[in-house]
Amino acid sequence: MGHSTGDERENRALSCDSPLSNDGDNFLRGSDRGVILKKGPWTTAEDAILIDYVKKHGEGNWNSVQKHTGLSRCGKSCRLRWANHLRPNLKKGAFTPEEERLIIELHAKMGNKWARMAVHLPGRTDNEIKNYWNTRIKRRQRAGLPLYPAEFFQQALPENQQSRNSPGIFGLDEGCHDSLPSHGYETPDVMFDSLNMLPYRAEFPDISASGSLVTGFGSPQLYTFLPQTVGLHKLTQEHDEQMDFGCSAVNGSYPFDMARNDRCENKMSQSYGLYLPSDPNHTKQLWPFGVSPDSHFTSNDIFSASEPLEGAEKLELPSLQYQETNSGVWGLLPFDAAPESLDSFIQSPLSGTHPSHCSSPRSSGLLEALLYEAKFRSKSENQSFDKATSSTVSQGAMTYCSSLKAHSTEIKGVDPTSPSGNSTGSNFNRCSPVDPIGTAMEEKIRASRMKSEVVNQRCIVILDEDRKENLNHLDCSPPDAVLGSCWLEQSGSTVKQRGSITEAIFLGDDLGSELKNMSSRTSGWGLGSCTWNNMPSAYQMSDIQ
DNA sequence: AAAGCACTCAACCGCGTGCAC
DNA sequence: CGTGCACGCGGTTGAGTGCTT
Repeated sequence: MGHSTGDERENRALSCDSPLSNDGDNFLRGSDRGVILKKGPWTTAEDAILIDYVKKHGEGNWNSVQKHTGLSRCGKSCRLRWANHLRPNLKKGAFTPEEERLIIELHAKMGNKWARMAVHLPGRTDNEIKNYWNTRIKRRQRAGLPLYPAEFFQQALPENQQSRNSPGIFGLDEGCHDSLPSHGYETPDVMFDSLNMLPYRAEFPDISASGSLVTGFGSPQLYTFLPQTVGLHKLTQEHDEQMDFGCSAVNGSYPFDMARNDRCENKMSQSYGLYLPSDPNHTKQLWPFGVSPDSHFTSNDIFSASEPLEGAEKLELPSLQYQETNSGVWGLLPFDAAPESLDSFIQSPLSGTHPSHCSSPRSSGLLEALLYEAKFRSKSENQSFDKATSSTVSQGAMTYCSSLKAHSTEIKGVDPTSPSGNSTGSNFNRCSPVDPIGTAMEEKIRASRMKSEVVNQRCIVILDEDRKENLNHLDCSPPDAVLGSCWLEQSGSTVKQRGSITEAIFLGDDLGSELKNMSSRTSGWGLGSCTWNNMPSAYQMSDIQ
């Protein structure tokens, strides 16, 4: 468009990092050298000067450009001009469909990591991609279209997954298919290479979404990590766009629809991330449920909810956030599901008592994980766990974590008659963070562990040995809920609490600020995040009474 | 034809990081 | 260890353009 090098606009002031004093509308004067630096569109003459300079001196040392060439541009501006417009092999023009597809994939994988995305798009700049993406978001938002085309997910699904779990792991219902998170954190590195998503490695969420998104949606981003419980070891993330939790596990849909649409009103959302502290660089491929690429799981394997997994050592833990559609309430999972219905939870829609605008035949990934683990634990009661040796703590491990946004006022609004609402209130009553790691809790854990059937699951155990003191300082009053996990060590047929959970997620009244403070103290990356030690397994607490 | 609006995108801004001193 | 600088990155701004009314 007409932003080339309009000389008529070339006199805007430029403020660079160097100390400058405004010398009028169009120039800034460098306080040290008295050099007037220009800002605004570049002229062809300036471009020529810069090109000539780079030819002679190479890239870098941008601040010396002005010194050597007399160009009235700060180094920052020079670098930007060169990188985005002047450097060779830049590809101009509209993105090709293939590039667009790649951008979608990369964004799903990386979030708003434009520079990293640009690496995969030769000739394209991060700025270009960023602009494209923001434009695309706005356009699709306006059109009420899903951010990620449904066909994209279908393509991303292996054949067997599509056939078995159509519409796929993302729960892309008709009209509820806008998902893949982008969320600013570079997180789940969901690999879409060759349209085969690989498990991701989670990194920290970049809480900030693109400005347009934040503004447009009126909510921060929301990220979701969902364990792929059926058929795939795939995870995905939510970011950049508000996730519609009306299409959530609570209502029998995947919490992936982050499209803004009228059916699923957006509410506050939050981003959380996960990573393995043992891998501070987050460079390792983390496989959900301990499934590694070279494990016995193949693309053709169905991740059976009835079969235990073994060999899990480092596990990428999903976090989940969702929101109840109508009330805008951040709730918990429908733990009240009867145990016999667990399978159906996985395979079929949730109870119709919860109106969903985006009903899906499947539950959220976390729900699936919960249900799966419950079932898994049940079935493996006398199998994998008992097979474990005393020193082996990784047998039959399956780990997940869920993160929920804490909004006390929203929590209050939970319909107590709804599964989520019920769980929210009752969870706390049964799982008070005041004594999150007490012996009683451990007993419950143990008892829960020994139950072969998961009945009336209430919450994931929240235990935080390291933070116990902190937690005890919290003045928690019901109805609050704590959601998190604890690591338990398996030793023979018994399971005992082993380590600490480094994070916990709290829901409920009076916890907000305290928890935020605590979270900031303890995690550095915010309430709701989960850090997992290299522990073998986490146990969901079921039937905490 | 003109005004208004939406869209696009180049460029700016602020911040974080790495490095040298 | 602190400071300053260079650089890179992501978010934001705002002018030009095109479309609609």
